[in-house]
Amino acid sequence: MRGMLTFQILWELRNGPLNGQQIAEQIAKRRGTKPTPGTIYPALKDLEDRGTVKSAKEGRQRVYHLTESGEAGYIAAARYFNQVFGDIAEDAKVVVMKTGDCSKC
Amino acid sequence: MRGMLTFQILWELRNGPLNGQQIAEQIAKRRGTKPTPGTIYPALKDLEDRGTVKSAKEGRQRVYHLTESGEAGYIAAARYFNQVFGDIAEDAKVVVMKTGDCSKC
DNA sequence: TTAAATGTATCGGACATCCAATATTTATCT
DNA sequence: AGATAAATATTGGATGTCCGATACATTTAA
Repeated sequence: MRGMLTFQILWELRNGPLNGQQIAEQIAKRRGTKPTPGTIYPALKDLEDRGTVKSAKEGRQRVYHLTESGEAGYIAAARYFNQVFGDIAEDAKVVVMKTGDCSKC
Repeated sequence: MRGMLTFQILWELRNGPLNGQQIAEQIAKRRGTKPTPGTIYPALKDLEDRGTVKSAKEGRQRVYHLTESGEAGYIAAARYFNQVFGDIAEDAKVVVMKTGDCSKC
């Protein structure tokens, strides 16, 4: 895995193409803050250079989608994420449960 | 959250004090590779500068433990982690389930 | 057809992560 | 005591993340 932002972008793209703004907005929903253009576009460019995503211009937008190698990359990244953070994620869920914000209790 | 390594260190310390080597070994179990001294000690120093952990020398070892503010910091970080990566972690688990390594199926 | 809005793109700089290499301190073994 | 090993610590450098500022392109509105 290159980094967490990159992984999040792959995750957002796994269910279909999105343009840069849409990706930034999806990530904003989770992080609370929206990645700025200086963050999101270099990351997308890097992913495209690596062949993980491809893009096509549509009017003033540029729409990104996972390539086949990008799909495989997401699978590998997800497996690694689970290995490193699986238990931590479980514990984090418990912490949230015990400290409020119990929308799922 | 400062960063993922930092968060992992807090997580390793939540169940009691550890020295630098022990922390590095615990992290190695998850990542597959052991953080080198040049990675782990600066991170610990930074955490101590921020008051998140405290340490005491015991012979040739230095044992680190979470401070009260460190405990609170872990709670906050865990909540944030869950907010940002909760769904991704769920999905990563499913991916692992579907692609082998089914020790828990 | 200008003007404004939307989306994309790049640049510079700050900080975090991370390793390789090297040095220092302290304990242990002979 | 002297050698060895274990743990800690620092330095230098590479890369990744991220923002603020600025600029460019395209579409829409006036």
